[in-house]
Amino acid sequence: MNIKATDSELEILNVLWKQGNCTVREVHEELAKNKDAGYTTTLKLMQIMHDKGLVARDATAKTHIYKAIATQEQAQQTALDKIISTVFEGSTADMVIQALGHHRASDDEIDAIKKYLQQFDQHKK
Amino acid sequence: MNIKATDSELEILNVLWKQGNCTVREVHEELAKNKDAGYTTTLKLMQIMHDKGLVARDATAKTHIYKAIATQEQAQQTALDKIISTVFEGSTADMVIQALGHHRASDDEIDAIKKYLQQFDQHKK
DNA sequence: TTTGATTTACGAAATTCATCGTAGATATTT
DNA sequence: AAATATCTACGATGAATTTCGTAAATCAAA
Repeated sequence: MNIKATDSELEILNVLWKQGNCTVREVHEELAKNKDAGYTTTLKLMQIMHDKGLVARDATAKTHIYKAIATQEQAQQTALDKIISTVFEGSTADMVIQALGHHRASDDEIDAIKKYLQQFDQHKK
Repeated sequence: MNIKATDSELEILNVLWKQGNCTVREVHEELAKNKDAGYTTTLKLMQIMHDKGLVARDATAKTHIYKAIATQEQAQQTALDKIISTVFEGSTADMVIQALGHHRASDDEIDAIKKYLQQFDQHKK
């Protein structure tokens, strides 16, 4: 039950994660803010996503209501798994260090990460 | 001068990064360990990569010698940029925490990351 | 030098993805 | 009820990707 969404499908999933249940039109309006595509394009993509099992829909009413099946966290995990294995030779640590080195995180973010790392200390012997 | 390699192209780049200069046959032999594809498939991919500017080649001899143009680090950066913006809403910190939470890093790796983070302290005021 | 092996170049087929037009069904408005 | 708007379904197209077969060139071996 893996998540293999294309880039366009991910854009749609992002809307669904943020807004919860949505009609095609709602998703389309949201996408239209940053993108220029026809309504039927969005519709078709969402129908394909339904076929693939990426979204669920309530089709009782004329206007169908869609929602994402996978959580954003699951998709994040899938994306991380992929790049760690394809460009980081399987090393999470390399990836993290590379990320912190080039995407300058704010002090607050760095503190958050440090705090997060401290929790591992307690499991050390 | 961005790196937009497909998954298959990335497999080839990985061989070139690891082994340096390579003939098509060398790359193909390496790929054949984990994959099952014809020699001409690898050749065609590498020719396309040359057209795209992903690899350089020395064609003076009959057997051409290929090398990656972008470094592995650049490709890592590109991959990170992409998933941070598409599935992590632009937050590097979220990505790092997600990665550390699910891909259990070893104690050594965690220490390496902590040490890496300490360097930021010195720039704090 | 003839044969056989290796390599490149080229083209074609199969697949996936993104895009959109049109038709038909359903709802809304006048 | 008739006209208008909205929505789904479906098919078609073009681009990109992956795959491989075949032909031609080059090299090595007999």
